[in-house]
Amino acid sequence: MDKKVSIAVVRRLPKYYRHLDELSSEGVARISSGSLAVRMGLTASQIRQDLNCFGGFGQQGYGYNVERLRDEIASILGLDRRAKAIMIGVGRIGKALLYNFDFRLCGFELVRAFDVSPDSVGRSFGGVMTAHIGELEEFVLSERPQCAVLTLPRENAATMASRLAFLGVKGIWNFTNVDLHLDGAAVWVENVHFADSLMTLCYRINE
Amino acid sequence: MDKKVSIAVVRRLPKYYRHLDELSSEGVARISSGSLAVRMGLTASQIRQDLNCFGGFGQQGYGYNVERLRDEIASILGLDRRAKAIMIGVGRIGKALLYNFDFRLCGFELVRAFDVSPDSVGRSFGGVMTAHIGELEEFVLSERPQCAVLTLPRENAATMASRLAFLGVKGIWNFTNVDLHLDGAAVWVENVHFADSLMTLCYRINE
DNA sequence: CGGCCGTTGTTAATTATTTGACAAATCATT
DNA sequence: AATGATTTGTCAAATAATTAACAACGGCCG
Repeated sequence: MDKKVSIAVVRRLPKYYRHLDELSSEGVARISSGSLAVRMGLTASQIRQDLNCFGGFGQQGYGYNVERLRDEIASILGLDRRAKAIMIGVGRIGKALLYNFDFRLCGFELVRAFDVSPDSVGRSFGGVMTAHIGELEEFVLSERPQCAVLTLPRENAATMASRLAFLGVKGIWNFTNVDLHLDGAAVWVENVHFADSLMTLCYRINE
Repeated sequence: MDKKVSIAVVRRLPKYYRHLDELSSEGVARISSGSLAVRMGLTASQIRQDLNCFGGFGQQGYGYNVERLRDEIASILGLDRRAKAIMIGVGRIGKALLYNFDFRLCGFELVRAFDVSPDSVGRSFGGVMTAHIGELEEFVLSERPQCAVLTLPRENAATMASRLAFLGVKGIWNFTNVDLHLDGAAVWVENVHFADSLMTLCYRINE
């Protein structure tokens, strides 16, 4: 096991997890790479190769045990680690996430949100308390969240990102339509660029 | 011009557009592939090759004209076409998009939203009127929107997607955490999988 | 308990994508 | 107008990712 894991494989892992979890709910106990491929719209070959990066989870002549494989992938992704996360910016998108999105299912515990507006500060949304952004440093240094969700106005994104990187945050989930450059800092930025996504769709439609 | 355009290139186009638009706002009139590469975190070679799929927009010894190139890319993406779009499901995420997201900048006009809840039906959010889902067929057949934004509960996503495909919608912007299979139908699905994105970040943090 | 069938893990071939290199074109300067 | 400094477009090389092929293994049935 432990061959070189490419970015392409990592980006597929959540999809495997999702489908395996569904299969498990459907009561399916085992599955072959072939059937899974049909279901997921991939090739059997790719699935076998992907999974084999992490070790031989299958059995010849039998296939893969659905629950076992799901749990293995959860463990590879680190979903069981319950890392702490904070949110910066409690606007409409931030609130939509707080109310509708289950951070726990993705391996995180959202422990606090930060904002400047008196409308939000001191209030709780979806069970997460909002503090004033001035308390950020103290909170991060004592609680050591590993991840920050960036849902603030784009003009403040770059500054906030450096501030977070300086404080030792390891990952930024960026909802701002800005490319964050944090050269040197050991921070992974995962972008959710709505506009880029919709523009891509625009291209396909007009193609 | 008109070489084979790979998916990888298409996914980068919005990013080019974004950076060029920023440069334009900053008053930069021309840029070389080298400078743009530094700014965007790509290689100069890649930029030249990407752009050359669509034609020679640059000039040797000079570089690229920022506004011209931005407009060319907008045109390639089809941002100037103002295709009609509808939204299915006006929950918190739907509303967050209606209020905060500029569909026009991405080439679409969001002409109507649909929902079942009496709390939303008949009301307008961010300037978009919400109708009852029962009026979907009639509306689509008369207005012919090319794109649908799927922001409804995941259990209804698959059925709604087929319904939309049957009605002739060309693209689906899917916010549901479900993989839509519309085999045969000429529909392009662009997914915004929040959970997949965050799980990827989880992997990187725990790596 | 032996042979066939299904299915994996793995290696090799293919295809896709990125990077490197450089001739040809243009600009800037004198 | 000639020279040197830039910078593109493009072709070739290198790298990455996907697909195909198959030997080896284990389940299943008679």
